[in-house]
Amino acid sequence: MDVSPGTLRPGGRTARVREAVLEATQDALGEHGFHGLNMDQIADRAGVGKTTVYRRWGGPIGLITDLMADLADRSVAHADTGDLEADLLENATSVLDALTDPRLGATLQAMIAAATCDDAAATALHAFYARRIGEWTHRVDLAVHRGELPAGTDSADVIRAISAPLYYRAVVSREPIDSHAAARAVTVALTAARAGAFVDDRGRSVMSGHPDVGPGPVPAG
Amino acid sequence: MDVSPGTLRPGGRTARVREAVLEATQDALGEHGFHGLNMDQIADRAGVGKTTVYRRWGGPIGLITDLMADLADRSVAHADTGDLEADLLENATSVLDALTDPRLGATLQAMIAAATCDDAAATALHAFYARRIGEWTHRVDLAVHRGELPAGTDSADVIRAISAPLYYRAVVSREPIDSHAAARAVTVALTAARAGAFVDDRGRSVMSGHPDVGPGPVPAG
DNA sequence: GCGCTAATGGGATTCGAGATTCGTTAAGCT
DNA sequence: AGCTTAACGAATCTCGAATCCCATTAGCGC
Repeated sequence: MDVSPGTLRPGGRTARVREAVLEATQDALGEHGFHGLNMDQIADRAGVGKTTVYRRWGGPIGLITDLMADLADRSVAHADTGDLEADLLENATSVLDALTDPRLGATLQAMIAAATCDDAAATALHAFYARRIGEWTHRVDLAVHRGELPAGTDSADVIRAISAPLYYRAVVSREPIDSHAAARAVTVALTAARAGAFVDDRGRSVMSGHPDVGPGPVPAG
Repeated sequence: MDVSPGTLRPGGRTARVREAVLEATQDALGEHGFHGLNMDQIADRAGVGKTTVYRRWGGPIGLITDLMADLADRSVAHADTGDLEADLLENATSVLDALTDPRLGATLQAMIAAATCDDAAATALHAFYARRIGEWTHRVDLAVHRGELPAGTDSADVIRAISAPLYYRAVVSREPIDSHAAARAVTVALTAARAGAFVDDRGRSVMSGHPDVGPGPVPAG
């Protein structure tokens, strides 16, 4: 998976080859899924020698890992609208769109599957989502500054709370996801955030119905 | 994956072989992960002929699929304590324990990975989690009847909301999970549930700050 | 434009997962 | 206990993915 081969000649052809191969990989993932990935076929589709694909990426997992890095680099920062609910809904919708898009959805699923098999892939996946989450926390932080959410709100966890139920349905429980599920995720996260459930006042439970809850963390683990 | 081969002679040896192979599969998953699954090695470890494993399960995915069915069958119903918060915390802790256990965690990861490659595995995974979710909804329903949660609360979605952030961190964003993450999940879900965020009063948004939100579902999709 | 060499490309080769064959064992039934 | 045959197991075969070899192409510095 030596993506910048000798660190000496990464321009021109090398870059074109990488682009063509990663493009072909996404196409193949959309059509046959992770398990159906065929290196030979990807090489053909990309108009590239099979040897080159094996040499540079080593195998399907290397391809997906590099694809993750590529997608992470393509990240774009969104301008905030000043309306937290609209921002979160936009986030939920973008996650929903990504997961339901045949090509991108299959790519995300493959990335997740690859991460369960390979440490480098897991690291790349972590970096990918760290970046994605980071793109949205700013809007939540602004809402905190505007006073819409309690001070100390863990903005990254609010964003995770939007994605989590959608990913849970898409990759874990394998239930259908739609705009209703996305709206529910926003409602839950926003309601909890307003109530201070994402504030990390360590030692004091936020659970309103049980103010006497002890200072210790959760039992067991 | 013909688990009950001829439906004629599933007793004695056949059952022992299945048990030994599934046991060996879980061991192998804990040690080498999904990608490192080696049918030959599993057969050796189970003290069974390689041919038998191929004939009955067809391949790694078939093994994992059968393993899911087996684990689903081993499900146990928990008695409710009458304390919703304690129930949810118990749920979160059991999920946390499962995901952090080397052997069981690897098995769950493998199940998720297999589902991204194969339709039968995806169906089995869906059935597995449908059952797991169903084991816990009863406690939430009781809380609704006790009046602790609003009538109409979607109990299955409350349970999903507990698991989702933990699975999200474990398999998607690849962030560490601990008892604090579990406690946070419970707090968020419980807070949102009490505020009625899991009530499906279609056409009226629950979002407290925006009572004028229109009746339509979420835009786009 | 020219030379150097990183990088690619086609094809032969290796290697192992998965399928096949056929003899052996033991479950189920009387 | 004895019979029938479902199910298992050892050895073997096959085919395609992964690797290797060497010729060819084209970045990059001058």
